Amino acid sequence: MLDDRKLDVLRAIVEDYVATHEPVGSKTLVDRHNLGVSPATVRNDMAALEDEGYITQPHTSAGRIPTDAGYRLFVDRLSTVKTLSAAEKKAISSFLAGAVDLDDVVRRTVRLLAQITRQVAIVQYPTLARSSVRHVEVVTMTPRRLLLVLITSTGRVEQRILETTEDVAEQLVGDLRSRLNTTLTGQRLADATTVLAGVPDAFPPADRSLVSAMVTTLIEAFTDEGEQRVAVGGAANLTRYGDDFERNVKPVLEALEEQVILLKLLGEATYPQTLTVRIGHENPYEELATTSVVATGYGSKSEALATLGIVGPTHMDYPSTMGAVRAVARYVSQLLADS
Amino acid sequence: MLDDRKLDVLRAIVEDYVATHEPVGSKTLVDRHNLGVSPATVRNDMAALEDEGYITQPHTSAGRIPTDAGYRLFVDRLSTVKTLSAAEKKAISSFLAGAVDLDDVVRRTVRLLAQITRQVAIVQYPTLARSSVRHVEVVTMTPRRLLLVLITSTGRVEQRILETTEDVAEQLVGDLRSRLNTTLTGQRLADATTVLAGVPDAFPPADRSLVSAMVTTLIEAFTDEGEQRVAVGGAANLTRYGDDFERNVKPVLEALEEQVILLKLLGEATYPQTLTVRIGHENPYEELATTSVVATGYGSKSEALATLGIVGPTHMDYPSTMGAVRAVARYVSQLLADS
DNA sequence: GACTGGCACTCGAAATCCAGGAGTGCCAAC
DNA sequence: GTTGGCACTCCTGGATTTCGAGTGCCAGTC
Repeated sequence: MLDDRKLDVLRAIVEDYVATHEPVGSKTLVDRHNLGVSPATVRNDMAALEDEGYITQPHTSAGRIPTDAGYRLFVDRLSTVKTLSAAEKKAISSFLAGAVDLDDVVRRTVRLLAQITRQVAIVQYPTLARSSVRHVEVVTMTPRRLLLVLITSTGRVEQRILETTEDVAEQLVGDLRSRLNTTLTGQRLADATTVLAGVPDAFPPADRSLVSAMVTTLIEAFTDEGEQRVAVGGAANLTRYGDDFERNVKPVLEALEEQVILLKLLGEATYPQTLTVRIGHENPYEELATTSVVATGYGSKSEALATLGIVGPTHMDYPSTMGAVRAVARYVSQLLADS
Repeated sequence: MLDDRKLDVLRAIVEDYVATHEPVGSKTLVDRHNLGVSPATVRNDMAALEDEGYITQPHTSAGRIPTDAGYRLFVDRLSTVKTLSAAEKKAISSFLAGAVDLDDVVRRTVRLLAQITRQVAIVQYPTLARSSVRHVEVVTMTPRRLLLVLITSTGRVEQRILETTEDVAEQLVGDLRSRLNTTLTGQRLADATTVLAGVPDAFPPADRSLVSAMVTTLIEAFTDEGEQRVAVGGAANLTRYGDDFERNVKPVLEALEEQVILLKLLGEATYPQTLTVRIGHENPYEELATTSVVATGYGSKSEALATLGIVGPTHMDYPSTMGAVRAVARYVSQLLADS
């Protein structure tokens, strides 16, 4: 049904439309790409492509634009992910290398991603579940207020405030600190919950209610899904979306405000090196039917810690964007693996 | 030069223009506000106001719109800050009360502010300089990599990674931890720098290079101006700016990407309860000449910890916005004072 | 059978034109 | 000082027209 030339035509249409953002007609197509055939032939092919649902016309007697299905075919079969130039790679790694802590890594990554893709970038903070406990700290703020600080192997720091009904002796705080550290350090967060359960029993009955309150708070911190956070950047790139402000820009801006939606957009963390591309209506969030998401997991070699990606108009430059996302994910993973 | 009625006219013009976003003419003005005079009289007054530079016409034979000077006069002399309803106050305090830690307070505040003002909200994280040290923690991540964690009285947690050229003995880490805590705990961060200077001398010469590296890192963390961070929210409210996308929305989005610019916009932390209003060209950032900033400090009674505020179009509802900003600042201050 | 040139047709975008009307400034009268 | 009246300005919105890129189809060619 679709011979090679028709696919060539589709590829040309996508590339042209991405470059110009204007419906592309048969004549301009043969002018710009050397397809070796006449406009009339291209028109026949276009009619076929339209029948198959890969392209469409905004109105009769206008050029064609790719449909979501067209882009899908393009990324699946008609394009290869572009690799970055050596200079760009250099720039990425040196920019990331300057980070002082995990938060800074995330901030820099989101900025970098926004800059090189010229799209809106989203980076999820590494999840707690897959990392392990490096250290637990208990600090007395006031006699009735304790601060729990949890430091994970990925360098992430979680804090929780615990209010008590009675004054807490400094002695007990010290005991707790050492007990928690000996039982927790090195444990994966996923396992920590079960390990913690037994801790209160090791303390005298008088202290148990406090200890179990603390254990509860810690478990909360370990398992808190709501605490899955993301950073966004490059919102200014929305300006380049085109003119249909209300339809293209507003929904994206609104989505960016909602962590939950962003997490859903990024999707499950895929194994590193596997790119997820969701085009237009393929998105789980229907208001963003005119935008695409390119995402991938990052983290250690074997399993993903979290996800990062970009959102942009469906008519984006997929090969370059995918290359950039993949490259950034790679460098961040490497950086985190070294830590 | 400007009698009471002329000021009434100016007030009416501002209020009308803010409500409708359309140039307001003499006839509609007397229709909507009962000024007790005829359109012709109003026209004379308008001519005078225009001579004085408080209003202007977009083109001949159109209504008038306020100039920046007009808004300035309005906020200074013609309006009173609106207080919130009891229900709104209730909502604010209960929403803020749910915060689990300092970061969460800031996130909730920015969200709240954006929601009730329906503008873009900016909240600066409490500065380190005016708080004191609660605790310092040193954690070994790998033999050659230490993690320094600094916990301040405001609940803020700063982390720094320190790379060393040689392996560090666990013994030394313990010594350092206790030494740092005894010397630093309770110190104001502003003073901490001087106190720290003497620490290396207390250690044997062999360890001194490491200790001073650590001290340097800590001092950096204490004084790091670059680390002054801000949170933004409500970017989706930019949609309501009107249609001149390129001129109104783009520069704001770009400014939001730059922490430095945002900090400059918020300005010096004013004493709490004092509102700063910068209208149009009064802004330090010339690209935002069509937007206004309403900001105020928050923190303890006597001195401001940091600044929060909103940016919006010059034609905003100043009395309500100012009231909302002031109220939110008040509640956050209260919350932080309790901690 | 596939490709091509030719041609009539379609239809949106941009330019042009044309009221309609809101608003103004000015003046004479109260 | 205020007001009604009036001529004038000029933007806004709708209707009309033109222009041209693009299409589909058909007959002819290789």
